[in-house]
Amino acid sequence: MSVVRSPRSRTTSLGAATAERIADAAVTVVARDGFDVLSVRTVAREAGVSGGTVQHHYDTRNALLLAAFAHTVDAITSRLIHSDLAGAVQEVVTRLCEQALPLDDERRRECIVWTALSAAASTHPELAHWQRRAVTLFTATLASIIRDARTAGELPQSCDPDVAAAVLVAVVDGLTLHGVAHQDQNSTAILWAAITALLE
Amino acid sequence: MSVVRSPRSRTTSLGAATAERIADAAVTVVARDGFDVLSVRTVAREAGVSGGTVQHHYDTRNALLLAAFAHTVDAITSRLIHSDLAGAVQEVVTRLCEQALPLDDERRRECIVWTALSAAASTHPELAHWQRRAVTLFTATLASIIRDARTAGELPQSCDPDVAAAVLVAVVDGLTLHGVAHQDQNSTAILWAAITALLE
DNA sequence: TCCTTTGTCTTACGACTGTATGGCCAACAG
DNA sequence: CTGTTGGCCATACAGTCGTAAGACAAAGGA
Repeated sequence: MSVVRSPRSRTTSLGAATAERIADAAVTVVARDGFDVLSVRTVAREAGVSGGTVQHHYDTRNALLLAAFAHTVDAITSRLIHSDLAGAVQEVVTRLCEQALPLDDERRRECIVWTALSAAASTHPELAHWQRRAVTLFTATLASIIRDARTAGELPQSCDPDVAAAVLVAVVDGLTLHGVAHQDQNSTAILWAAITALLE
Repeated sequence: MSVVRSPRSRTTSLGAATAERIADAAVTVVARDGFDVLSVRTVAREAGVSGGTVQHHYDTRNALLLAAFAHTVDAITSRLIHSDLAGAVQEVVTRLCEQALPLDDERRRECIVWTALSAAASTHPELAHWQRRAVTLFTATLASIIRDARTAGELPQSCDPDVAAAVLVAVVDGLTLHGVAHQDQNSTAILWAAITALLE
């Protein structure tokens, strides 16, 4: 984040920092101006570097796109990982799902990139791979939590963890798709209704 | 749909047919090649007309985008309207939701455009308006069906039609977002699970 | 009949695109 | 010390972009 850089730092670490700054700038451009505005030059301007530098770190525009996507998925994933897992299963699942919803500016930024590139994945197979990974990981995490709660007797045996998790991920992505376009949605209420209905 | 045109037909109707053909070509381009490939020239080539003709019917690229979106929303909406409303409420709702899922090539085509432009709506407010309309209409339709079933005693009073409808629309859009990227999803099973859980 | 409208096409222009190439400077290896 | 490498930048090129402008044909109304 910080622009201050020690003059003593190694060249390689400087390069890595710049690469990350460029990826972050790519995310900013997509989130603020839209998917179709992303170009080598717009990202370079946003990052405060020359076009050549962007080229140096990401060979092609496509590589830049992938970096923006990976950067976003990383951010969401790391927030999921650091979530609080204490309390009733409904509350834990709610907290987890809310990490992926556009409920504040930062999450909104990430969600815009997520939806833009998920949509683009339908015609760009190399993006589809990353999207699938992220969805699978999220689903597996939720399923595992639900399964644990069921074996602990907190949920009835009739509740299928895999199916419930899949439905919840769909709900979250659907709410995200709506939420990025209009901010005034009451996503949390709908999410809670889905969770209570599924985890009877 | 038909390319055959009577030489006696009025000029205006000819123009309207061409305009629709261009909008259809725009949908094809977005669905096949991606959102970022759409341009006046690519659509013109796809429609088999000159760039000037596209310009004549749709002043700007943005107007073309909007037409593609409206065309798609119309197609989905008309399929929803002509859905079979007979049978148990769970089955009716399932049939309705499946009309909006990418379960065959035609629906897949529409869903790609729907997701691409829903995602774009987050940074293009004029698209957001259309997206909101479509979502609202779908939600209201489902809610109305659920409400009718409840007053008919087919569903318990504890079931809130508006909330259930909102959750279902979110599920459908979430499954759509996943389905356009990977075809091998078992969307129908997940949809059915959500419906049975919500309409206990 | 002439004039206006409408649909279609061609051409043109400036801006922007992705990317290849090469130069400059600092840091490191020998 | 010299040679090499890596980060960064400037430039160049061929192509595409959105859009404006004008030409031509057909048709309708006066």
